[in-house]
Formats: sequence, structure tokens, C-alpha cells
Amino acid sequence: MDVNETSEDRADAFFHALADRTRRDILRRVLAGEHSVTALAAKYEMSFAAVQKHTAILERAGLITKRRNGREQLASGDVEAVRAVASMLTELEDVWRGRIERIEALLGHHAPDKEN
Amino acid sequence: MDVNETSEDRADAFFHALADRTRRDILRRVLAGEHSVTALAAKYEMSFAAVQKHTAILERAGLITKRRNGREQLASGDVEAVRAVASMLTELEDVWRGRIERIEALLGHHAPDKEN
DNA sequence: ATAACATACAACCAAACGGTTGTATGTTGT
DNA sequence: ACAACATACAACCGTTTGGTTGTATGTTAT
Repeated sequence: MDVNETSEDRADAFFHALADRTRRDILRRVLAGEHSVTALAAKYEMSFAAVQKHTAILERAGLITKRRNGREQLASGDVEAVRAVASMLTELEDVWRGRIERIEALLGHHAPDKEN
Repeated sequence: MDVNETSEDRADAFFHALADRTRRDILRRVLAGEHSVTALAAKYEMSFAAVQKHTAILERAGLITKRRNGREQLASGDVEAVRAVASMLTELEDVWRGRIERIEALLGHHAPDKEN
């Protein structure tokens, strides 16, 4: 519907992925170094399948990448994606500072029929 | 269970609040300036009650504050809270850089019985 | 006083979430 | 060849989410 639709979808995926403490913990671990899904699963009290789903969500959001090595799938955190999220927050800070001129472009992409 | 439990709860509330595009949009608007709940509701196609619930979630997360003025409730974005979220991401970046010495304190607070 | 306005909140509903178990598929080691 | 391992995914289930409508309560203006 909008050119910014894609970026809002990305923000949804980013923040939703970060909104779970197990996923944030997994992200910390794989930012510190590569871990197989099995190695990650061993760290938590939940089932392997649950941890596998968490890594899939992080991967779909683009926060981690996976690389096959034999029968293992090695996950790494993508620090560029973390920075992309941080820059979304910086943009919010810029809105607060009034530094954004095209402010209606940013603020007005909902209910365009009810603009005021 | 943990001294950090509170901070994880805060992170849950922050990221969950940010994981919805309507709430992010509301936050942008109230960072740019005070808006009553009714004024905000006029911007979206959903019901007043839906928007009121979104503002309540943002408020409980600490991302916005409300101030009564007569019969209106004026909402403002809290830029310090936005910065607090940003600093959580910076901490993740520090994990990636290997800059965190007390790394097990940060990484090891799940399933402490399964440490390795 | 009373009507209109601004807000809050309960009750309800379909869809999504976070977990489970079970099954299938490919890879490694003996 | 075959058993064990690593992963993926479907099906299911209780809870939470994001929306709705309806009702209650306080505030303002006439």
C-alpha cells in the first residue's frame, strides 16, 4: 500500500523477535560466537523444538544467520541488524528533537483519509 | 529468582510495546508533541477503545506518560525510555565486540543447572 | 440540571504466540 | 548397512493479543 510498508514489516519482525527473553538470550549467545541449534537448546529448560522455533523467528527477522556445517546448523548474530534496530530508535529520538522536516510523511501514513 | 529479573521484565514490556506499528506510530506522534487520546484516536481507522488500549500499553511500558488537563488526558513520549531501549541494543553490540567481561552473568541466567 | 464530551474498563471473539509431542529427512560414525 | 545425531516441521493446546461493542464515570458548556 505504501513504499514504507516494507520497513514497517521489518520493524514488526525485529521488535517482535526481541520481545521474548529467551530469544534475546539466544541472540546474546550467538552474537558472542557461533552456536549450533542443539548447543543452544542445551542451555534452556524447554524442548529442542521450542528453541528451534525461536532461532527460526530470529532468522526470519534477520537478526541471526545460519550456516550449515555437516549435520549442524551454526547460528551467528548479525550485528548490522542490531544496529538497524538501534537506528530506528534514533529516528524516534529525532522526531522528539523536531529534527525531522518531512514529519507528516513519517507520521501521516495511517488513515490517510482522516488527515488533519 | 534473579536480581536482573526486573530488567528483563522491562525489556519484555519495551519491545512488546514497540512490536506493533500502531503503537510505534502513536509514540512518534506523542514524541513530536502532546496529544489527547481522542486526538490520537481520530488518526486511525480503529475504534477509540482500541487506541486507548494501545496508549495504556505504551504507558505501562514507560514509553509515554499522561497528564490530566480537565477532561482530557494528554500523552507525551518519554525520550529517556527510548534511550533506555537503545542502550539495551548497545549492550548487545558490546557482547558482539567481546567487550563484556562479566559475560556469563549476562549469558548464564537461564537454566543455571545446565551450565557448561 | 442536563446534554455532550473524554476517558476507562469489562466482556467477548478470532488469530497469533509459546510451548508440547511426534514424525520425517539428511548426516555421521562404526 | 545401520544406529545415533542434528534439524525441521506438522499438529495440537492453553494463553495472550488486538480488535470489537457496551457501560460507567467524571468534566465541561449551555
